[in-house]
Amino acid sequence: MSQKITINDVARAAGVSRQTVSRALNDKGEIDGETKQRVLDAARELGYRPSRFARGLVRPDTTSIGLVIPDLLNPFFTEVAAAALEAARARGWHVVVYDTAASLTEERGTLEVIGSQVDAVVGYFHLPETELDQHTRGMPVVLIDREPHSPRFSSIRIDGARGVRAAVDHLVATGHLRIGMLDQAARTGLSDRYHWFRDAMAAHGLAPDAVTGAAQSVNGGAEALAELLGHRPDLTAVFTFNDVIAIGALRAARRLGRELAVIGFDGLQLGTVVDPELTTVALDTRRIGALAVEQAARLLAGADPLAGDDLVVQAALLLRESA
Amino acid sequence: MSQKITINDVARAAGVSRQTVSRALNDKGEIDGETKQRVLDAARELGYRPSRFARGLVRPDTTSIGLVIPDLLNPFFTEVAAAALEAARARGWHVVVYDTAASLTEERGTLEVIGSQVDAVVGYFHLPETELDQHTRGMPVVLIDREPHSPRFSSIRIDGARGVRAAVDHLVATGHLRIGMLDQAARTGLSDRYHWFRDAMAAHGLAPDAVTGAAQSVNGGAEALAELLGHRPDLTAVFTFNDVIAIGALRAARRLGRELAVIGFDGLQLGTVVDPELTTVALDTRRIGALAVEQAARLLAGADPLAGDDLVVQAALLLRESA
DNA sequence: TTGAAAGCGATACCAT
DNA sequence: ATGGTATCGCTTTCAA
Repeated sequence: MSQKITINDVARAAGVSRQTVSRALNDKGEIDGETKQRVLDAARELGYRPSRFARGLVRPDTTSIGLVIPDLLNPFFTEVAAAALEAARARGWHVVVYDTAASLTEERGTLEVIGSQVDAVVGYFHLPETELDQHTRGMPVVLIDREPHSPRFSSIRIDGARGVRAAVDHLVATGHLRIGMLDQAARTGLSDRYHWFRDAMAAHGLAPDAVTGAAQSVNGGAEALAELLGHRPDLTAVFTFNDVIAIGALRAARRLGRELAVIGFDGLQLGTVVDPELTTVALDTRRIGALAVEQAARLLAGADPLAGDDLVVQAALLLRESA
Repeated sequence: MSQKITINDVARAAGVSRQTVSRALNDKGEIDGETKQRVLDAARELGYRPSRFARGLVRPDTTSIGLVIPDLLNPFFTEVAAAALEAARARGWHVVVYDTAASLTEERGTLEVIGSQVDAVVGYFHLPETELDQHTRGMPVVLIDREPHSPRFSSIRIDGARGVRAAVDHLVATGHLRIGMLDQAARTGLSDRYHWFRDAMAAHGLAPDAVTGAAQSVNGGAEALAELLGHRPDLTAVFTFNDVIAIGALRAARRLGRELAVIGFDGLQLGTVVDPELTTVALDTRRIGALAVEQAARLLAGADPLAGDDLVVQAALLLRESA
């Protein structure tokens, strides 16, 4: 590490006082041209960089928030992040982004360092609330897609019941009665999305008896579909945990020469890239990101926070080509 | 905005001194349990949050960098960003991300605020160097895919000549002699990638006489391909400006019932999602992000910066299924 | 266990 | 046009 050079060092080198240096650097008027140049030269020569901390202490407030994402490469989270970034920019905020790589260890590491860098935290967490609280004491925290027990935290809720219901309705309406599901990998347990699916099926008197777990990748979806069709060759339609899995399923079906209606979940733009374009139960990712930032803003300002349904994002069926 | 509550307010409320508050908040040992609780309660009640600036001023250095990306939703930039994030995390750095929405205005806005927030800047810029310099005085700046005139800036260079050559070689070797290209939209001018293509074609005595501009989207690629084939129905292969355009071309070709070899550029993971998987001239996005951060680290530390070929990222042909 | 005082690096106000 | 001094909010010696 290079020595830390302060404004004092520059002042000394240029043979002036601190405040003169400050004037030169900040283009304040009242300074002699020659002096200014001398100061600037000295600053450059020394490689001086003003401390953002000292500056922040004295200057009007800048607010910045931490955005915690499990995996930026997952298109769903990318979309949420982009939306949050945009919402933050609109407020003139800075966003410090942390990718926890879906690892609890990384998440903990993030939590440990985030406190001293931001004014509020927004994003996806899996650690217990006590741990979250410990590292974020005193700052607003907005959880996404996780229901906190403590009122200490605010949260953006995802409700897919209606959307999934619409998806199943649509499948049934188009003649599908043997509908399977590719859920998330089994070890994670049954998902909310499965439960929404189950309820929707029940509404039609259908049993959710063809469910297989899939790894969260295109290949995972493809493999899981092959397995599912192995057991249940009679299926004519499949609902999947997310779009990526759906895309894998779509591909597998085609390669198996099977005609199969597929409906994903997420509503990624990615779904328009494949052929046929993916029909999906779409989440408004922009809204998720924007909402989280909005809530953080209210919390930060001490204004009335959003509550109840205002914090819920509803999924909706997005009809494209695959079903 | 709520009033700003300082450590002094908490001290007063709890009837102790500042340093006692500090101890309580930072889990320092030497403090009475009861006192500590009282302080903590007071802090919570007042909604106290320590100033990150004041803290940063006193505590061991945290370094954070600004990452400037034209469009986070573009998968290519997402990958670069993810790589940069990871490289930064490995160093314990914080990354403030700015999405300039490919707009000069936003870029300027970013530049104006970034200076007071970060220790170095890394990313994609389009503004003139003088303007860049003005807002980043004194801090390291690493440009990606842009050749600076001034030594004031460092840069990561992209060299696709070899990769594109390999792509054309491969096409020729597999019997294609009528090879077209879908370049970026015409108004932007001919791209580096076009010139690499032209040279590669020349090496085989082939003329790059079937070139059309395409908008940077799947549809853009599809439309451009249709147009290109309209003029030149004899083409059997196409090289494209990037993967997204290639995917559009692939789809259009299929819908037109045309057998067509397609090679994209970028090497996105996205290319494995489509069917057939996209053959492409791949850029190592991880390396781009990692390199940029590495260079920033050296600059920051005053160590010998990387130079010459160490700063160049070579593209390489990635054979998948579409050619 | 607690408090007083010094100081981190920069800016602003008030003199000169 | 330039410099002195107070100050921002917090942590860290050093005493008590």
